[in-house]
Amino acid sequence: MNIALADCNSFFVSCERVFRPELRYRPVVVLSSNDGCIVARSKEAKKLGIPMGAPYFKYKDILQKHGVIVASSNFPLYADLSSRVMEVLAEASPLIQIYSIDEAFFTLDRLEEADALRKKVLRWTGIPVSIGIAATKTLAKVASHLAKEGEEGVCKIEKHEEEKILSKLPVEEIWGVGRNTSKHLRALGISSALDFRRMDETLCRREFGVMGLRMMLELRGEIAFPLDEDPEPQKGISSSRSFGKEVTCWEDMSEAIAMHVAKSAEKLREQGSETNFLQVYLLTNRFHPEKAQFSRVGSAYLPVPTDFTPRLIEKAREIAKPLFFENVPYKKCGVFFGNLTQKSHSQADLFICQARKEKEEKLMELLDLVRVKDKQALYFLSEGVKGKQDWRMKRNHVSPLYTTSWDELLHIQI
DNA sequence: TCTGGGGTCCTAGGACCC
DNA sequence: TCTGGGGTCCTAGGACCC
Repeated sequence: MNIALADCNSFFVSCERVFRPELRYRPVVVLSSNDGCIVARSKEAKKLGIPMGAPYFKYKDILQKHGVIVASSNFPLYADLSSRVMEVLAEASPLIQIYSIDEAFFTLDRLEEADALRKKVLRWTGIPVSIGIAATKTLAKVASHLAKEGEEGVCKIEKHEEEKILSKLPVEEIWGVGRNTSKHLRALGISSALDFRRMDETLCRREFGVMGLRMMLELRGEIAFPLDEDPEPQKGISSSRSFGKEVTCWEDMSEAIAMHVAKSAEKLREQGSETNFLQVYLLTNRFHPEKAQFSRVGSAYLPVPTDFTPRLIEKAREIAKPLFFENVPYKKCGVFFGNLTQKSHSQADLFICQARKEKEEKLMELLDLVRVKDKQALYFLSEGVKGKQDWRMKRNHVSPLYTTSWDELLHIQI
């Protein structure tokens, strides 16, 4: 059985295009939070030479000159469309691993099936995907890249074609080879994926560790990264964000921290985990090294693991308070929950009243339930009043929440 | 003026144990 | 001359991914 990789084409851009068809065939970019960096580019925008991850302000003029359409990122919309795409893919294969917001590995053999699936995803969700099929995940990645380059949108690498295709692939483009590894490989005279595939095993292990060895085996068509159908729950959960404008007073900082805690705690409950380790950090703008830099981290353990937001907010503020200095221009803050444990195996605590615990649980259940329908409807006052938090991120080109908010449904005029 | 955010896995070295 | 040996656990940092 072969492994297939379905990869959405310019995913965030494609999501914007679903509801704004006038953006098709035009250069479009999507920005990261705070309109900071360019994180997605349409084919047309790539052709203009706009690099991935570039700071927006440096390219503003070029984008304007070429009439590139700019969109702020709208994550709730992308997450919703992603789950719709994954649903369609899951129907096609009994074994599927959702790898990221826009990619999934699954088992599939025939090119015709891949083509039918690609068309189905496009018809049902409006999102174009490319599908690559090969013997391993690493080779399927290569195949999906070829699929994107070609017109068909699908590609299968047969056993006998592997060497020929890999000979044309620079090592930089192998999945798992980054800046450092590629430099290291080239220093050893290994410049193509085929060279890597033919590398001596002992040398490979010595120079690049077990990860290097696995990559090499995968290039040879031997599975070293198996399909992992239901991955373990996350080991840590974090939430952080740059501020829309600098924060200098404790009230604003405290609101932002509470917001990050509430967000992370929601994720925590979603995967059925609890935490007993909290970390909070505050930083100034690292891009202005000439100005005074502040960067402080604080952490604390809780006596008993919990997923109860109010307790976590209280603790996080306790950690943050001594780290904070008035009138320092903070740019960013964040929280991290570690030591996650599954709630189902949690230890009973002698010192917590069971009745109270049940009440707390009911409260969080209700909160989460309401927020599934409307994120604005219920939140903690310590996060600040919505609409009055001027530390909130900047999003000057944001599209409506077409699929996740009743107030922002698409209007059609007849 | 303006520079993202959230993850994973591996490794080396230190602390500690017997 | 010659300064145990083997194991575990934890942590920080590196590298990479999307």
